[in-house]
Amino acid sequence: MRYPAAETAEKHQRILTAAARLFREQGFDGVTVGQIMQATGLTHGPFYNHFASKEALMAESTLHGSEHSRVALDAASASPEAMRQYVRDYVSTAHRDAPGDGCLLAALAGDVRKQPAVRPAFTFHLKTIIGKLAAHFPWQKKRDPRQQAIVMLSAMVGAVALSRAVDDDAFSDEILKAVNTAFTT
Amino acid sequence: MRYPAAETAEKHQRILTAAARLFREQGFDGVTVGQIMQATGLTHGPFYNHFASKEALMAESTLHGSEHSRVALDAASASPEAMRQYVRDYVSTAHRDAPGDGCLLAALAGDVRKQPAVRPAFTFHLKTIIGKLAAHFPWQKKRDPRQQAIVMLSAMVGAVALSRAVDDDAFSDEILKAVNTAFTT
DNA sequence: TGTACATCAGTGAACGCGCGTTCACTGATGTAC
DNA sequence: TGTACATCAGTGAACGCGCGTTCACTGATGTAC
Repeated sequence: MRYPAAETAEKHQRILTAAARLFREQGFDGVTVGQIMQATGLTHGPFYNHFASKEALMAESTLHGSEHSRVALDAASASPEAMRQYVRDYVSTAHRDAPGDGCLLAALAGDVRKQPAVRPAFTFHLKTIIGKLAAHFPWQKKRDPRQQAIVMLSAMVGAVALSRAVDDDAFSDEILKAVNTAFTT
Repeated sequence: MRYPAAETAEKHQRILTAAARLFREQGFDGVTVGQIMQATGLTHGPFYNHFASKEALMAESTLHGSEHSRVALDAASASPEAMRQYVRDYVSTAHRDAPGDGCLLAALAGDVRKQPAVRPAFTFHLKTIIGKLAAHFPWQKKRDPRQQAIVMLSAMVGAVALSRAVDDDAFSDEILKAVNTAFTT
């Protein structure tokens, strides 16, 4: 049956939000179209009324999911202490344990290599985050801020990815704490 | 038909080697049992004469594939300059462009989170690498070597993973170069 | 040493199964008059 | 304003397809005597 236009647009957003979460939790290949549609309360059929393919959804949800991260970083740009807190929150056990609500760089870097359709959105997001970190993080020395931002973000992404892969809670905590101490004290 | 025992053992190794390479290139879910067996020159049927399941192969090939890395790092432990060269080679474009021959930490960290069977082997390998780096890398200051090793390895793993995900060659090179400069000059 | 038989890795067709995707149908909404 | 019709998102069964895994069969090798 036909539905009001506003309702359709809202469902489109609901699909995007559910997909962004599920993809970060379980990876692109670990989530089925059916699971995504179930998370929005619909059957899997009408998915193709909203998106051309699963691949198209992957690309669009990566753009959609990255907006929140950029907004959060903009908010933190107001003060040096807020920037340090941003980094602390990033390499935290809370972030490690909630990939669905977390950064897509750490959650999906490995998957993106195998998904050409997602690479442009991922690249754009990574460039933006590095630019904001370089501009607003309170760097201590006189070295190139952009280079320092790349090194710090690489360490943050690597630490979260490794801490999630590891089988030993104390070791996982140690990885996060090491990177936290190195950049925020 | 029956085959000599030596030949059987050799085929077991060939499967492990082919699997270790393919898994790093395309991820655990991106490789089929058929592809692995084809890479060893056999049909897919006899796979189950060698391994209980694909999951069992994933775990065993992770152990198998990590041995080379540890040997390489032990060789580099002989001199400070060799350790720096180890890091340079890690964050190189050559390593980025050949994941099948490269470090499993950077290639499979994201996949391991979703593969419980592989996590013990991955964790053991990561602990070993960090221990060797902490012990033999020429750290400059008096800070905790183990903490510095974790930070450096996180940055190395993160940089290689991000450089592989990105859609822009110059940007990809820049990521590797930033981490290289930070730790080896 | 020679012979008969048991072994077991390799073969390749076949199996369930779950995936992404398609499609004929439904029926409340929006629109034309 | 009221009525008749066209629209189109949702439904849910169905489709190919490729995956991991199984299995009856083959036949050169190893072993018993």
